[in-house]
Order: sequence, then C-alpha cells, then structure tokens
Amino acid sequence: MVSTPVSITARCPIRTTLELVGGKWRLLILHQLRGGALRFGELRRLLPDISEKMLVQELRHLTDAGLLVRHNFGEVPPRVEYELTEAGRFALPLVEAVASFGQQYQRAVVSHERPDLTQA
Amino acid sequence: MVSTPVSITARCPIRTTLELVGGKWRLLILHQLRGGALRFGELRRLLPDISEKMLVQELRHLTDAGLLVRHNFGEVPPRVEYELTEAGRFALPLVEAVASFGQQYQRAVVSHERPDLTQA
DNA sequence: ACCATTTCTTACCTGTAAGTCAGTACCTGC
DNA sequence: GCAGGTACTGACTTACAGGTAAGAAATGGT
Repeated sequence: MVSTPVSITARCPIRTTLELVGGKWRLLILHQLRGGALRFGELRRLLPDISEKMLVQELRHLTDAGLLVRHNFGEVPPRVEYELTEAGRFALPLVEAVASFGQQYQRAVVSHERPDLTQA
Repeated sequence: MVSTPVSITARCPIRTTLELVGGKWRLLILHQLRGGALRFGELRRLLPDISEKMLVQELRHLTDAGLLVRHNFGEVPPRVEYELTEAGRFALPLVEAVASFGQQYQRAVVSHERPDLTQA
C-alpha cells in the first residue's frame, strides 16, 4: 500500500441533488405527493402532460433513490400507491424553495419586463 | 369580446424555475459567483469539467434571464467579468437549499446504505 | 364472448443538451 | 516573428432525456 485510496471523488452536493431530483418531472412528482400517498392514475391525472412511460420511469428512479415507497396491493386490476419516505419529506423544503423562486421571478417579470425582484 | 382571453397559461412556478436555472451547469455557475464578480477564465478554472462552449452558452442564458450582468472592459486581450444581479442574488438561497439537501443525502447514504435523513 | 380498467413493459423515434475541436482577433513577452 | 493568453464563435457529433404507440395480464361487468 503506497498511497491511501479513500474516496477521491469528494462529490459536489449540488451535483448530487441534480442527479437525484434533476430533470423535468421529479420535483413535480414530489410536489404532488406532499399531501400523502397517491395512486399511479391519480398522479397521471395531476400531471396532465407527462407520458405514462416517463411517469413510471421517474417514479422508479425516486423509489430507488429512497425518496418514495411503492405500495403494491396485489389486487386486480392493479392498485399501487406511492408515498414520500422520511427522506422524501426532507426534500419538500427544497421543492418549496424552487416554487417560491419561480413565483417571485414571474411577478417581477410581469411588473417590469426585466426581472428586478428587489421588492418581495 | 365574448370571453376574457387573459393569460390562459398560468405558468407553474416550478417549471419556470427549471427553465431558468435547470440543467447541469447553471446552479454551479451561480454558486461560484456568490462571492462577487469573476472573469470568464476564473469561472472556467473553478468549473474544471465544463466545456468553453457550454460556459459561454450558459453565461449568456443567465445574462439574458437577468440573473447576471456582463462587464466588458473593452481591453485587449479581452477582459470580461460576470456578476450576480439583484435577481441573481435572489437565487442564492435556492442554490444553498440545493447544496444542503445534497449534503444531507450524502451523509445519510454513507452511514446507512439507504438514505434515512432522520437525523440532521 | 367481449370490452373496460389499471399498472407497467417494450420497441422505436425525435429533439435537444452537451461535448469536441478548430479557428479568430489582438496584444505581450521572449 | 512566434508562442501564448483571452474571450469568444461555429461546425460537427454524440448521448440522453423525453415522446408515441402498442401490448400484456387479470379480473369484473354485460
């Protein structure tokens, strides 16, 4: 053993977050689940323009990441629910921050035509 | 005038934010500029694995969005600085939230192998 | 017998994000 | 007089996010 090969990578936390919840849909899914568990079909109705394929795929990603739990009731026709885990609920303040920044920016853009954001 | 055609779109604030600062690089750029203006070359050095093309492109996007100002000193060799605007500084808490969530998640992942995040 | 419902898979395709690389213009230092 | 730094631009290419559409499996209703 010549040198110490411990975790060279020293992951950037911003990149970590982007890998977890980056992309077009994940924050929106987490946001919809803020109030409690939802069935697959309910999520699809709440996110009108997501394709089924993407919804399945993103739900699976979030579940693998430990932010969601999947409840399969084993019934037929299928009945499945998704719910935030403890870690998932931990992401809610982040979702809130994203939403609130978007709101402020929108307001600033309608009042002036270039964002100012000086006044809350 | 039969109906009132005012702004059907009612933009989702989360989507707005994603369009503004979504993607692989924009949050990282904003983060680097948190302490004040930086030259193009300094940013390139601070973000080792961004390509010059992407850096130019993303700086331009953020400038067009009103989050950055570009200072061209008109010297030769070229000397250009980028700085957060008021609106850009408004995004810093968001960047912080993203970074801190990533940190918590990382810590949770190293201790258990599935994120828990119960203990701060 | 047939159709609808529900969650999910699979194959295929498109568009855009991102990367590579070369070149430009002007000056300084050697 | 040529290499080197500086902030770009543009052409070309690759990778991947995302969309479309079809179908599977099991059951209940008519």
